[in-house]
This record gives sequence, structure tokens and C-alpha cells, in this order.
Amino acid sequence: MTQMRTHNLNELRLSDAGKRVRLVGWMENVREVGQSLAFVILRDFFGTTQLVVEDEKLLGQILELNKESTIAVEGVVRERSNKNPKIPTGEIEVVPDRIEVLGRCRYNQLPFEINRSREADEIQRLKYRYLDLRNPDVKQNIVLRCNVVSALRTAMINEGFLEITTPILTASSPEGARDYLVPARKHPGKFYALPQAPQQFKQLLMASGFDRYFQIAPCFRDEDARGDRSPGEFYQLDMEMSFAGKEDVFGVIEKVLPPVFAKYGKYSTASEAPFRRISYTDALSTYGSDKPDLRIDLTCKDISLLFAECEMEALKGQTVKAIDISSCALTRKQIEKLLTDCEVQAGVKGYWFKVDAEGKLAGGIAKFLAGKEEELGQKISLAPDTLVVVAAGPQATKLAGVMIKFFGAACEGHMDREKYEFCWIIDFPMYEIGEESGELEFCHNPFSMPIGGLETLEKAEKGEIDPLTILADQYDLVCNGVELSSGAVRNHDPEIMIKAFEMVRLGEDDVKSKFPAMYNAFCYGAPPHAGIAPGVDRMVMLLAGEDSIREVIPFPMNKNAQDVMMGAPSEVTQKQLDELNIKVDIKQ
RNA sequence: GGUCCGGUAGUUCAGUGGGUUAGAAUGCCAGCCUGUCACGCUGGAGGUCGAGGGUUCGAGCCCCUUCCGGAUCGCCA
Repeated sequence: MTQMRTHNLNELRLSDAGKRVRLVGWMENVREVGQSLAFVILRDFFGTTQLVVEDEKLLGQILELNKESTIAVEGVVRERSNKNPKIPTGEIEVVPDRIEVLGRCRYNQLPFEINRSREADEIQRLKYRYLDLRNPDVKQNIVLRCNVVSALRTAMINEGFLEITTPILTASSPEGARDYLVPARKHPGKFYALPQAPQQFKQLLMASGFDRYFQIAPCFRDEDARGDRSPGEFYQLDMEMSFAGKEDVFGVIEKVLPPVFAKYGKYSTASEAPFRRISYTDALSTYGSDKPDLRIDLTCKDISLLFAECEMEALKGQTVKAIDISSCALTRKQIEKLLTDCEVQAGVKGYWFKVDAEGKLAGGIAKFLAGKEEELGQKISLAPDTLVVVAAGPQATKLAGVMIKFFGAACEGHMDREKYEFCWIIDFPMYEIGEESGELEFCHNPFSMPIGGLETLEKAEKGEIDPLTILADQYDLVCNGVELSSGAVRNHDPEIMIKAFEMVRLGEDDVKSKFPAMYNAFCYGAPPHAGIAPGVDRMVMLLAGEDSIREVIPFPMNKNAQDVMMGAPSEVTQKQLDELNIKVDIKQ
């Protein structure tokens, strides 16, 4: 036979019995039964097929090979006497008469067992990622990622978007995250930066007259990692539309994402258009979070007034938020455990009390509420068997948000896990008082259009309205408590841009120096435009039902932004540094 | 950078109040097994208990320092 293989390892069926075939793959396992019989499991990308080695010479050849070696076998397909219904090729086996070693595995001990690599230590997995990826379960997430990216691309093209690539070597941006810098050999002392997002380029594309742009865009940010945030680099489904507003962007996303989620997701139902719109302020007061998980039916209520006078110092005069959880069967021990988990996550301590079967308040902080049952009952439900968890102090909102997530997941009947619940968070504040400066600053990014435009800014300037009440025409897409994306109607008017900057004590010169290309471009007639950029890695993570973003990235870095497999970052030669006019001066 | 949790066999983990020779599972090696499919049975090898210092007659266990990892806060326009 001259072909490398005649079939893959998920292909042969009972109807192929009698055929002569050539198979290739990794030797996953060898089961010796008696002295002259062995079953060999051969694995490739597609699946596994069992070989039966009965020939003494071939048996010797197999037994001296380490597992995970790659081999080619030629032989005849045979019906199994003992069939295995668990695998697609379980009705047949192949009896080889020739075995060829293609790639010998030099080690008889692997860093971990391939089929159980998910249980192994993450450092080992990342260092030997090529072995980790041999595990079909691990590999499946990467296949899913390919399918999702492909489906998104097709959907965007069908919506009339053009995929346009933007530069990777670009200029450092003064705002936002820390940049990754690249020294410019031809310009000593100068640097390129890797883009944190193609933000300015896509807006320039709008100014250039490309009506609808998208890109599966790599983004680079030198910030610390989290479970849902990969260090260094990540991908966004970046898009922007001309002569468009918020509802146009919502329309595209509401059309593109639900079918992809329903088709490729772990759960088969996704919310349909239109997604719920919740204002930033409402989200915080109702859910304690600007990324609520709408699969949970719990909300928080403000009961501060009940504690204006209270013997307990931690509650007295504080903001106090309560979450009532009906029909709660948690034991005191489970409640305390969950509260501790919430404390770890939020950094502040929470409290609780119960409404017992007779409808009386009991446990936790119940004694501080004695005599206030009626007043309390107007705020929250006091039905028998209700658990009430309480957050107090300056961090009450944040803790309440964490409590909703933890207790919602733990209490029977308060969370319908098996679906994707999208919502839009809208009406973000444009400005805030900076913690360090104590002065007015941009809340998010300076590219968003203030709602009401120039008129609103002028009113604030004249002191007619509080600048803190100015809203940005900006929106977040949230799914199951995960922030998938931020987007905005952009500020395309140079005059409004300058006015927006003046609010934070900057001016025309700052706009021109910080965003020269965009400012100039907008002076030549720009279309109103809006866009959004959902995170691809986070979407795939949600679809795969994974908790760590590293499970859906082919070659992830560790949390310290190191590639332990390739050894990056690494030192470079003196010659390289000299060419770049770089002197390394490590501060202790 | 702060806080919390962890580091014991190739791997995943257990280890009592500080007390003889540090265990299990899995993997590896050897022997047995003619229908296995997480094959089974018997035996074996495999450990600087992350590193350094201290307390103690005696430390995997207690204390200090340090390194590494994870969670979280800061940070992420």
C-alpha cells in the first residue's frame, strides 16, 4: 500500500469486515491477555480503533514500544466476538500483519496520563501542552473554538460586514491598559506598541467609508490575569457600523449570537431578541452587579432604614442590603460556609437570619431585628423557611452581588442553569470622581458619545446639571454573569470630543496629541458610528461550560504571563540588544 | 503590589497530639493470564516531604525567612 492511511480511526464499521486497511495513530494502550494475545488501542484525531495482535513476532514488536508512540499497521478488518457498544468502532477490530514504527515515544513515564490530563497539575499541562491536547476532552474545546469562530465569521459576512485586518505593530496609546512595547530598530529610542484593541483603526475605517467592519482581532494588554482573563493576549469579535446607533448594534448581535450559542453551547437554549436592557444603576441596585446572572431569580433590597438605630455597630447607620431566599433548606453550617466563600470573593463579611417554619425570625442577626418584623416585611418576603442574607457597609452592593451568585447557585430552585441568558447593561455614567485625584475623570473610555451630545455637556459646564449625571451612550453585553463585551456609540464630532475632554480639564491640544489620526479624520466629515467587541475566548468558555479561560486557548500562558512550554519571555543575545540600542537595567 | 489557601513517589492525593522503617491509588518494571476494553492476579522499584534556618531528645507536622503555584483585591480606557 502506498497511502499513509486508508481510513481514520473513527471510520471502520461492521460493513467493512474483510477489508484490508492501513491505519496510523498513537498507541494509546496495550492490554496483554495471556502469552500470545494483546489488544492495542490506536488513537488519532478522529477516534480510536482496536487492534488484535496474535502473531508472536508482531507481539514482541508492540511490547517493546512505549505507549504514545505513533505506528502504522496493515491488516484485515474483522468482526469482534465481544463487541463494545461504547465506541463507534466497537463492532470491529483490525488484525495487523505488519507494523511500522513512525515516531517512537522515548519515555515510558509520561508527565501525566493522557486521558486524565485534566486532573494533572496545570504547570505540567502547560509545559507539555502537546500531550495535554492529545486528550480528546481537552482537544474538543479547541475544536469547539474553531467551529464558533467559523460560525461567527459566516454570520457577520451574511450581515454585510467586511473582515479587515488592522496593524499589529502600531502606536502606543496613552489611555487604558499597559501596552506591550516593541523596540524600533530603525528609530533608536522609539517603540511600537501592540494594539490593546483595534479601536482607533476601526473608527478610522468608518471615517474611510467602509460601512460595516469586523475582525477576529488579537488584542494585547499587559495586565494581570484572572480566571476569566487571559494574560497578555486575547481575541475579540471586533465590529463597527456606520450611520448606526445603539439599536443597530444590538440588532446585529441579537441576530448573530443566539444561534451560535444554541448550536454550539453546552446548554441548548439562548435568550432571543430583544435581550433585556437594564440600566447600570438598576443593575447595581437590583443585582448588586453590573454583570448580573439572570438565570438566578434572587434580587437585593435596601433595608438601611431599619438599622438607623441598631446595637450592632457593623449595621448601624450603614447601607444595608438584604436578599430574601424563599424555601431555603440550607443548614446553619452550609450558610456559614457560603458566607465565608462570599467574604473571600468580596473582601467583606456578610450576615444572615432565617424565617423559621412558624414565621419567626431566628439565627444570625435576628435579635437585632426584634420588633421590626412588620417594617421588614414591607421590604422583603418573610414567608416561613426564608433565608435572608445581609450585606452592610460601603461595600454592601458588591457583597450583595457576590451573595446572589453564590446562594443562587447553592439553593435549590433559584437558578435554571441549562440556558444562556443575555442582557444589555446600558446608560453607564460618563464621568466619575477619581479615587486618587479626587477630581472628575472619564469613567470608561473617552470615545463614547455622551447622551444628549453637546447640549448636555454645555449644561454641565454652566452648572445646570451635575456632570456625574451625564450618561455615556455605552453598553455592555452580559451572559450568565459573564461580561462578554463593551461597546458604544462613538463620539464622531470633534467639537463634542473637545468639550468632553474639557470636562476633565483637558482640551483641544490633548485630543489632538492623544488621538491625532482620529481627531484629524473626524475633521474631514465622519459618519455617526457605533460598535462592540465581544470576547471570543470568553464566549467559547461559556459555550464549553469551562470556568478557566485557559481551557479554550490552544497554547495558553500561565497566570504570570509566561509560556512555560516555549520558555517565553526569555533573555536575548547582546547582539540583538545592541541592534536595538537597548541597555538592560534591572532594578532590585 | 496586598490578603487568603496550597507545595509529600512519575502523577493525583492521605498523613492522627511532634514519636519506630512516610502510606494509598494510578503509572512504571518483572512474572502469570487466549476476548480484553479503566482488563485481572502476584511481586518489585520509586521520596532531599519546595528550599534555607530555628524550637525540640525527636519535625512532613510547630516558628521564621524565601521560592513556586492557585484564589482574590488593586489593575484590566
